Amino acid sequence: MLIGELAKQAGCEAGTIRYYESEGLLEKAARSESGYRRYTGKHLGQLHFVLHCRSLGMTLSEIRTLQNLQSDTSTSCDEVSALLEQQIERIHRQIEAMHALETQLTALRNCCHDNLPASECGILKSLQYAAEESESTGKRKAVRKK
Amino acid sequence: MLIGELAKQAGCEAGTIRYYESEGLLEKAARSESGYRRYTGKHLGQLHFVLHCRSLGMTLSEIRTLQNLQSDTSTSCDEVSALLEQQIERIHRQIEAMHALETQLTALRNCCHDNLPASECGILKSLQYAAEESESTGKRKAVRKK
DNA sequence: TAAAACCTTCCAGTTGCTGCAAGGTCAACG
DNA sequence: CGTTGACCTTGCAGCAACTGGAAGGTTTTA
Repeated sequence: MLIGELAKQAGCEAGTIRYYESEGLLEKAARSESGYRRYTGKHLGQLHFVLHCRSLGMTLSEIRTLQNLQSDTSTSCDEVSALLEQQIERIHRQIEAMHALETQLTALRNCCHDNLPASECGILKSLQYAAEESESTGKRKAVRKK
Repeated sequence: MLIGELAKQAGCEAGTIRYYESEGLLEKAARSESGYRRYTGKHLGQLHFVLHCRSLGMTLSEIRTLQNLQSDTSTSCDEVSALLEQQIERIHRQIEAMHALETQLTALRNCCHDNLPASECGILKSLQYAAEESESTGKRKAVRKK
């Protein structure tokens, strides 16, 4: 199977496959006489694994770690689990941050009631106000020289 | 005020300030005889505005757009509002995606019950399984050559 | 006077690809 | 046999939003 076919079956781009190979996430493919990469079902499996992990938000380096854990017979399940726990925590923090963000943005949007000129827009005024607020209150702790 | 002082007061790095200036998000600072940037309270205000927008998840190009809307007297509040609406929707979609992700990851973590060797780890098995699943079912639609 | 602590510019690196250019290969059509 | 078109190859540039480093100039402090 050539790279284009593998890409089609896995649902990614050929460039992505070359990139994963260059990053050591996929075994190097055998080459035809003319230098074309030749793939087998095994590669498809590996590629799916990587793509699946990516879709779960793991970074390439985390996937590499997983692969290493997988092939190293001396590592235990706990290490895999710990890796996952990190992900979950990270995601959780992100979700919380985004909720807060959504709340702020929604509040901001509600500052705009009428179709006023932008110079009078409540949203921009609020953004400006918030900026000035933190300017005058936020950073007192900043070291004041002299 | 020199760049280091401004950075301290705003709570960012001097490099970030130079970067914002190069990107046109901050007015160019006056220079001392020796070429040092000199800042005033006005710059601090601008910088806070940018940092505040960044903390709300806006991209630099969105912030630029906001600044342009702000200074263009002919634009109306609605445009500002529409920009914000986009953000809110984007954030909303992201939150939903991350919730789904969290659920998946948590389910995955629960695959690991005992401290088995990694080769027997339920998590890795599940990841592998999911990959094989999509391999055998997912992409039938892919054009099958010959 | 010399070291420390600033500042300057420019460039490389980060992450995970995507797209392009320039060129080689292969199958089919006329 | 030639040539078109669809593949493939490598290598490099670009995206976003910075961060860090090198190499050098300036200012302050001991």
